[in-house]
This record gives sequence, C-alpha cells and structure tokens, in this order.
Amino acid sequence: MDVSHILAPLNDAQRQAVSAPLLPTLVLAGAGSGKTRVLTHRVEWLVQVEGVSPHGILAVTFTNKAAAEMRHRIETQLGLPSAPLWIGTFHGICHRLLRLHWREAGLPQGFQILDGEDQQRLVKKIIRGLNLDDARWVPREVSWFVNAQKDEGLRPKHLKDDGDPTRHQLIKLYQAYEDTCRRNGVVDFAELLLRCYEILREVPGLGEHYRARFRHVLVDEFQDTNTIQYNWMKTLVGSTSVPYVVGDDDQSIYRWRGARVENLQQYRRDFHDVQLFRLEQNYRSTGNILDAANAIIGNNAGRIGKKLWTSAGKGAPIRLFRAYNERDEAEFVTAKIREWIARGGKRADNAILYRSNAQSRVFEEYLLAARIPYRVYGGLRFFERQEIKDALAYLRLISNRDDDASFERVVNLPTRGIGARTLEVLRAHSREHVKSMWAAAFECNEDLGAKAVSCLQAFLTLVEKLDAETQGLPLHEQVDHVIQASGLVGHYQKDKADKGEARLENLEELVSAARGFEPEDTDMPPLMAFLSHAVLESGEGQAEAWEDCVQMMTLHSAKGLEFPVVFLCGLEDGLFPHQRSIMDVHGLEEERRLCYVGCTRAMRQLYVTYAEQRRMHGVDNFGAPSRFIAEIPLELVEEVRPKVQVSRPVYSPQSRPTPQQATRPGGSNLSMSGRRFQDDTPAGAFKLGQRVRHAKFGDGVVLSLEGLGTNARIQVVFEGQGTKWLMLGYANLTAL
DNA sequence: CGTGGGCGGATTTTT
DNA sequence: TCCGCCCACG
Repeated sequence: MDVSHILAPLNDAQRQAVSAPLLPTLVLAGAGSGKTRVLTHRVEWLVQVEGVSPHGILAVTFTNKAAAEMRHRIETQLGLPSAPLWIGTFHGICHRLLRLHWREAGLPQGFQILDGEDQQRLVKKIIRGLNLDDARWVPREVSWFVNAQKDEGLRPKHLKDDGDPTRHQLIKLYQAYEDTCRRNGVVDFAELLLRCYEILREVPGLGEHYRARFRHVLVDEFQDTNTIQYNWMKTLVGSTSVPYVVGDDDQSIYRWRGARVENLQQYRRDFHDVQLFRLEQNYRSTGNILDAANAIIGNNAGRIGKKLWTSAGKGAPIRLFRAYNERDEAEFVTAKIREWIARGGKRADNAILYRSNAQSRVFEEYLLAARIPYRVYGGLRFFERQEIKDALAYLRLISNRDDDASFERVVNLPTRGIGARTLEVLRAHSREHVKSMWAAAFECNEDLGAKAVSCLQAFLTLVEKLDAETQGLPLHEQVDHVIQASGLVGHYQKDKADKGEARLENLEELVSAARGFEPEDTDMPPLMAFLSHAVLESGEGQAEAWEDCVQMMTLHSAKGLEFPVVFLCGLEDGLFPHQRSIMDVHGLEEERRLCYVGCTRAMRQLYVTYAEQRRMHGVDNFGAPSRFIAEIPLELVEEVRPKVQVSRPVYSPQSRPTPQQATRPGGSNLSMSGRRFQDDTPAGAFKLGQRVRHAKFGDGVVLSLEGLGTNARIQVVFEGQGTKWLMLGYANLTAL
C-alpha cells in the first residue's frame, strides 16, 4: 500500500514518531513543532498501514477545543470518518462511559453534572447545614479540598484522620458532600473521572471489555494529567493495549490544579521500553525568539531535555521596554500596535499577554482611547451566565426533581413568595429525613404557614406542568416554553437596569443553541444530552470572536495559540514570577515554564515590557525587573528606550488617557485621524467629548466608551442628570 | 423581598 | 482600586 501521502508532509522526526512500532510511545513535542499533526497522522497510520480498526482507537485531550480540532483534522485532512473513533476530553469520555454504565456506577439514569459554581453552592449549603461558621470553613477552600482528594483518587474512607481537627472536619464535610451528591443524583467534574476509574477497576469484566476494545490509546498534553487521569489511562491500557502519549514537560503550567509533570517520567517507568521521540523543529517563531525561550527554560532542573530550532532566520531582536509605570507600559504597547496597523497589519496579529487578569484594565483604557478594538479572553462563558444557568436549572428540575442545587436556584425566581424561612424548614426536613428538597416540599405542610404552603405548591405545580407541557416537543421548543412559562423571561423584562436586555438576548440565544444542537450520543434523551453538553462545554463566545481585534489574555489562556506580535507585559518580580510562587523552587520553575510558553507564542516579534512602578490594589509598588529578563542572552535583546534617556512622560501621573494625550511626544507620533473605533457598531458614531441627545435624559457629553458590538457601553454626563452608563445598542443617542 | 452601603479580599483555569 | 458578599433598611 502506498503510504507516501501520510509521511510526505512530515519532517524526519515527525515521520519517525508517526510510523513508530506499536509499542508504548512518548512524543516530546516542543512548542510549535507540529504536535497535532503528528497525532492525526498517527491515527491515519494506525488505520491505513497497521490495519487497526478505527473502532479500536481512543484519543483523549484536555479541552473541547483540542478534541474538536483533532476530529476536524482527521475528517478533512485525512478523509477518515471520525465517528467510529472515540475522541474526546477526559471528562467527556468518562461521562460517556458513565452514561453507558450508570447501573454499574450506582448512578440514577438521569444523573446530572455539577459545574464548579454549582459545587460551591452545594458545599456552602452543607457547611451551613452542619451549623459551621462559613468564615472558618470557606466554601471555596472546602470544595478545593474535596476536588484535590478526588483528583488523587481518594474517597473519605481512604483519608487518615491524623488527629488534626481541621483535617478531621474537612473529611466530615467531604463525606457529607458525597452523601448529598448521591442523594441528589449529581456528580461533579472530578467525580466523573473517579467514578469511571472505579468501575473500570471494580466491575467484573468491564475493564477487560474496554481494554479489548481500545487497543490504541492516544493522549495529548500529557504533562497536564493529574493522578486520577494517569491511573485511569493506565487502567484502560492495561498490559495489552498500546499507549501513545504526546506532551512537553516544559509547558506544564497547571501544577497548582493537580497536574503532575512527573507523570511523563512515571510513564517511562511504568511501561517498559517506552520509545521516545523529540519534535524540536519549530515552525512558528524566528531564531532569536527560540534562542531566548531555550535560554530561559534552560534554568529549570530535571527537564527531560529538548532544544527548539528553526530553519527560518534569526529575525528581529527581542525588544525590551522599561516603562515608568503601568500607564506608560500601556501607552507603549498601544503605540506599537498602532504602528503595526498603520503598516497594513491586522489588529488580530497582536496579542497582549499578562500574568493576572487585573492587568488588562489599563490596556483596555488605552486601546479604547486609541479607538483600537480589542477582545479580552477569559470572561464568563455562555453557559456560565446567570440567566442561562437559571433557565438550565428549570430544565434540570424537569429531568431530575431531586437536583437540590437547581431547586434552590429557581424555587423563588421569579419571586413567588418563598422566602428564607420556608427554605430553612425545607432544608431541615430534607436533612433530617435524608430526602431531596423536592420531596421535602411535599411533606412539610404542617411546619409551614398557609401562605408559604400555597406559594410552594404553586412552584411544585409549575415544574410538573412544565414537564407535562414539554413532553414530546422538539428540544428548542422545550427550552422556549420553559423560559416563557417559568416566568424567567418576564422577570428579566422587568429588570430595567442595563443588564436586563442583554440577558433576554442570551435567553433567546439559548433557544437558538438548542435548535442547533446535534447530540453525538443518539440514544440519550435530547434534553439530557443538551444539559450535559452545557456543563461539559461551557461555550466559548463565538459571536464576536472573529472580528479583527487585538487579543488580550493571561499567559495561561495563551497556551496553544500563536500570534505574529506578542507583548509579554508586567515582567516584574512579584508579579511575574508571582509573589506566591517565588518561595519554592517548584513554584518558580512553573512560572519559568509559563514565561517559556509566553515567549514561544510569538511568531515574528516579541516585546517584553516591565514597569518600575505599578499601582496594584490601590497602592504603588516598586518591583525589580523580573529575573526572567536577565535570563535572556543580552545579544538577543534591543532595549527600546534605554535608561540613559531620561525623558519623562508629559502627562501628569493621574491623568487618564485621551486620544490627544495618547499622541503627544513620549508616545508615538502617528496620527490618530481617520481611525474609527469600529466601523460596524454604533460605537463608531460617537467620540469622546462629543455632544449627544437622549430622549429621556436630555443633552450630554460622551465621557467614555467601553466594550464591543452588542456589549458596547457609553458613559455620558447629562446636564442636570449626572453621569450615566448606557448600553449603546439601546440608548438611541443622537449625535449633536 | 429587593437594594445600597460597608467590609474584606484580590494568581493562574478546564472540565 | 475594584469587585463580590453580607446585612440592614425601606
């Protein structure tokens, strides 16, 4: 058989990895070295050359995005139908297995999944239920403890109570939380993995069945696996299947949430004669950028070892900018972006990367003033929005009455006279009789006043009615009916504050999402499939994602992405590396890997900036330049404004950026003229300082603009009415 | 029952 | 500085 089409587009190292013998394999894939390509071509190799049935292949990733990308590439590039393969995230695959084997797993057929927020609410409820002080027992920390145990594969019964009272109480809380989840028929994210792992090991025949089926198990981003994920994989592979693992120890940046880089080495020990391949040729960055990245990461101990190289040229030097303060830094970045655009580059070619989210604000102000559209990644995702979760809670109650989290969320939304008192009675009853809130609501009539009983009755009838009325309807009509008949739509219509309208739009979008939903698993009821989908795939905002905007995000969320121009900002000791990681070597090494990840995002130009003075939490900090800066070889760096040149910025330290100031000496001398904020939104019609008229508030002056598209807001000082923020889309302002 | 002001806390994030 | 949470008030 002719296999040249599989190997032809690959370099030598990639070829070796793709065509490796059917033995345990580790591919150390450097940043930008064609990792996904190797994975997809390996699948093709297995099927077309080794004659492996697609049915026998399992490919696991961390994010839905990576899974979708892989599925897409296998279908289009390789022309294989991807349906018979199992491709998914750890959580997605475990979910699928638990749906298939809910009986063996001891779960109700319609079990639901708690997201992080749901989990925290539930934990909080349990803490209160045990009459504990929730200042001492912080819900966040307690759920963190629970998750950490589950990630290690530990149940409450496995935990040693060593006499430490804090630990003792935490174990009790873990146990209570477990009991509640069981009673409610819900599982959290960590539970999906742990429960799946347990049934594979403990249910007779089940592990054997899947080991016989999945002869090839491929795992992406292996350096991010935690203990339970690693053990799960090991169980699934057993001694008969072939693991094929891809990762990069230098890009392990999730130790703080349980990931163990050591799993790479552990894997080499646990599976004998693991073949090791290194992908070191980089197709993304220039030589200088790679040299800098290699030099930085070279300071870490215990690496498996790898050196990125490129056949492209050295490229531009790394440009280092020392700012006076965070505003000076933002001004510099804005000016450079403006230059790039003026030379015909796209706005989206530029990425501003920072260590912590709070840093985005100053950049936003300056980009706004410069009328350069931007997008900040990492806000609330669609299915995490309040109104969406409200709607989902009704839908979840319809499929599972015992879901207390959902019950509590909407029992009084919109308000129907069920107050804290009533709920307290229900909670007490539910605790005492070990029943769900729903069940308790039927049994508490003697303990409640007549008014409470009738209000509660109205709610119970409503849910039953919603259930009955949506039976047999297509999914999107079910959703539409529920948001209308539950009163949610009416509730948000009344909410005249600026957010109400946006929430209504989101609810409508939920109906559209339901209309367009195509379940992968056809034997599940559509509503249940949709609800699971909503939790497991919380939904990147698609709407405005493709507009040409400057990209702003944390270093963590930049992993896996690439940009022609990267601004690595805020390189100050204490901020990056972060104060809380500076103490121990492991923490510091992880920060260094984060820095390595940041550098290797850049394709053509890498700017590194730091500020001598930075205002954080309302106080000025004077941090030394990050130690990582000193780790970049001097000959690769060009300082943009050397220290000797002591020109101070002309604006006063307290001034806010305005278009005029942003172009004064000290910044760039490029003209602002003619660049409208965004041509296709109403924002383009208004400028700072412009006079406008509002039907109700009268005349005023535009103070500032914020956000993009449908989210754009405008701040106006009205004569005699004060300052108001308005949603630009609804404000109906006229320019005067 | 809903809101406004006072208080404390403020890496990083996916599923 | 800013945001989210809690409690007190209307």
